[in-house]
Amino acid sequence: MKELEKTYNPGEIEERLYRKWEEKNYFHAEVDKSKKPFTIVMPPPNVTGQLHMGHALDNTMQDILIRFKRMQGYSALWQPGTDHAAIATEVKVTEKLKEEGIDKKEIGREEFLKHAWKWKEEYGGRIVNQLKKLGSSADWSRERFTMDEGCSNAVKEVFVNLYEKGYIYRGSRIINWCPVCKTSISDAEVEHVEQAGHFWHILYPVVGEEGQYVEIATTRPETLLGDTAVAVNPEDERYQGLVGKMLKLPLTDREIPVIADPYVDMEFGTGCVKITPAHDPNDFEVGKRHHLPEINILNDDATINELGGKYAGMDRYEARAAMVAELEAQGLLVKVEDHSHNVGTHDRCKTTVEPMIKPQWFVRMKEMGEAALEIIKTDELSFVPEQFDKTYIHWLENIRDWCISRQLWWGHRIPAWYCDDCHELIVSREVPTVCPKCKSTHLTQDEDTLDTWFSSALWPFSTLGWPEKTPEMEYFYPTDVLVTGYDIIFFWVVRMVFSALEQTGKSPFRHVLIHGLVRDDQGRKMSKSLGNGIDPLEVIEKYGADALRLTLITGNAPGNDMRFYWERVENSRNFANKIWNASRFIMMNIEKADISDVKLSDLKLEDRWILSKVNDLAVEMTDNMEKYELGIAVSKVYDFIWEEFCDWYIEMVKPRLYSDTDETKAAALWTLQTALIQALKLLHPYMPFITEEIFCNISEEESIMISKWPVWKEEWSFQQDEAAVDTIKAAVRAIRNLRTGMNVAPSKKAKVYVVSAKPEIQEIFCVSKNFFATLAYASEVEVQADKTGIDETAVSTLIHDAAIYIPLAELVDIEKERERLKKEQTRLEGEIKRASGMLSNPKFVDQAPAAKVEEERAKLAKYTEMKAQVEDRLAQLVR
RNA sequence: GGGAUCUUAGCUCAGCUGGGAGAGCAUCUGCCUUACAAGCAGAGGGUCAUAGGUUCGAGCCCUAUAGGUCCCACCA
Repeated sequence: MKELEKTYNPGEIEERLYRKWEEKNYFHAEVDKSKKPFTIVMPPPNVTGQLHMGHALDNTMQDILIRFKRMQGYSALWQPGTDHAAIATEVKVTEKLKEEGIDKKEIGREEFLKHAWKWKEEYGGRIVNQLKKLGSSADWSRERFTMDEGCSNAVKEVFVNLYEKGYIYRGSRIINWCPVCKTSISDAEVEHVEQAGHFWHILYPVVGEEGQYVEIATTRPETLLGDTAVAVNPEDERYQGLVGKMLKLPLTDREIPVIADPYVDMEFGTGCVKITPAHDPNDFEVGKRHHLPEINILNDDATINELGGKYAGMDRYEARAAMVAELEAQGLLVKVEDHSHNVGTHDRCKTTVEPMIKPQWFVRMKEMGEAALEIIKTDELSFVPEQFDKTYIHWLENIRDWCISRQLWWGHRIPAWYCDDCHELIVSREVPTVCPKCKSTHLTQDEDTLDTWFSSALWPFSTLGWPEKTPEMEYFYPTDVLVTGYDIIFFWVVRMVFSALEQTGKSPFRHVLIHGLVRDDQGRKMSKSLGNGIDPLEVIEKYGADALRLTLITGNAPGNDMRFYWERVENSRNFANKIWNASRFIMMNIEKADISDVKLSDLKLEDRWILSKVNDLAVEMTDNMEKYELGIAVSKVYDFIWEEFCDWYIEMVKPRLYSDTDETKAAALWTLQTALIQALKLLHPYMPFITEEIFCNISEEESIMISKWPVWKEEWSFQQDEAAVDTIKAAVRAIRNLRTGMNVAPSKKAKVYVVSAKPEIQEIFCVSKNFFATLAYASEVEVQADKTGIDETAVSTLIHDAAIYIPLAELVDIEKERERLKKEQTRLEGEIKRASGMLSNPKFVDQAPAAKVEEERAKLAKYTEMKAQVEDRLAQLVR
């Protein structure tokens, strides 16, 4: 066994071990009927993206679960891949071309796509390599891309299925238009941002009634050019006579009617609303009800089009200013009020979106939405934590049809063709050659591509080979858990659920484990513009992937945001170093004895104790991890390793290792090694690298990641010994406290007397004498039934069932000793009062669980006994 | 306007089905004890936002209030 370096240096080790795992093919999951499947599908990062803290958290959680299940013996598939990220990538490629002096429009669709694919080839591997640095044990041999052949086939299949079922339709409806990206976007991509604006009150003259006006108020006066009516509430008595009359639309030569519609809120503003069906979703609905003309006044870049008269060609805001000035000149502007309102912006580029009427493709959501609502009521699908059920339900209950067409080139082109001759629409999986209606061969494919989320909605099954009936689909689907952030429940989770239900008849995953955002140390969102983002790769570089992983998992509850502190990474690094050194210690000593035939019967009290502890730990952690309580689970193994194993067990065992004659040395070494290996296995999903490195140094096995997850063993359970060591620990703590309180230098050793009338307690101390030297600065330990031979000036302290005396004659201060005892007496009296208070309450005794009552009785007895001893000692001091 | 969530030690946060308040960092006091000073041993520090209620018993359940955060929403 080789000697380890003094501190843990992750860099070289991580690289070497990851290479080993890949070479050994450990990440690969096969269809294996002899095992149970466990599947996680990785949320595909943008193919040209870069790893950020959100990815690091998300993938760490998945890796923990997949490593855990793999060790438990499942055929654990972590299905990875990347997303083409339509808009994001198209924008990046367009910008890059622009830098090279190339205009997207000039080179055309085909040429542009060549550049885009080249870009994808160039940067596509980057994020995958970054995920590998994190230690991700995904099955890279199965890596997929949303635009690869299989996924593209799935997209076509679903599109055609939905079209044939009538769930996909093409229609001219009002959609959100981004004038910068020049594409339609879905409702989910519109972010409402509060902005300071104005309310312009404008007069519309009544036709034929000189001096009569209707006053309307608007936040977007430029849309006046597209007005085709003014609406009032039918109940509104103020305007009863007005309905049906015509108004002169200012700045134009058009006349528009006054109509009555219940949409109008009488209480708000003037009670009169200008109706612009082509540029407002509500007005669009009103327009439909009243068969109003729809006048689109905007070009795709949000300049005013030819219908805008003299404002044609102006930008929307330019036109607004010009029109307001003109209205004021004409005396039609009544007033301008400040008004703060929510403005719809495109979540990617933050541009204010313009509602516009355009022919687009839509997915009808009613039926599929209802199915998705039904499934959440069953246990086929549930969120962790549960509260996100409500988010999901609320969104689905208010869902509107999904606009899926995008005026982009990078993406899945819509499988629809139009006959150039008879305009017949053909939707088909294959490229059609002839129009079924007029037999023309002049067919043109629809120019649009699909929303990027249309293909990611199919990810859980398209990656497994669907629509083919693959063995993978049969075996690994539906998947077990989806791990993702709450920020994409609407975009992605919901859409995967209804797509999967419709296409496969099953929920795509059993659980959705939701995590929050990783924020900076001030609680702000990490963002490029703020420059406050912390690069996970930098953290890995400085402290190692294990330290980053532990930091991200520790101390945060599912669904909650967390703050990132370097100090916390340091703490994680320190923990890694702690394990490293504990292992180093064991390896330095392991040669001292032959441990090959140590039997359980050879073990001493403390050996049985730590073995029993690690046995319990396996049960608890497994339980926590099954419930996705990763933070709780890892804190348990953290505490076990640092406190129980390092601070107590190793220290207890040192005298045995250092002695030349101790015959129990082998037992101690065997236990050290065995308990460490168990703990390493339990820790492995969280800190894969360091656990593997140590494991390979102290175990004969090939790799910890394919070793067996610890399970509870009857023969390792020593509950009585656990209690016994608790007594020892209490005694040691009491002695340390006593000495610290008296400022005794650690270098000053002293004899320790343990006095207990109980033989079983005496026994515990008798077998534990040896480690009081290292733990409690004892020069010698004497265990006896009474105080015979103990100097009255010895200082004393009490634990349950025993009194401890230390002769420190020259240091004893009787007055201080008495004070200390009095304090202890008061404390015990308080405890007794509390316990007896509870027990004297008949309702408690009657109604509380019997075990709880028994517990309190035992406490009462214990404290009463301790109090008697304290008083005894006090009386002794008075003499 | 609707909904969710949070308020626990100086800071950042845990706290599972209600049964004697925890961690990390920070602070203070001792220790360079031959695995580890990236360490060891100890200490201080909390009326668990406020007010009611349910219960033998509430940080945890219910109601209200205050403050913070987030999401959704077509008041022009």
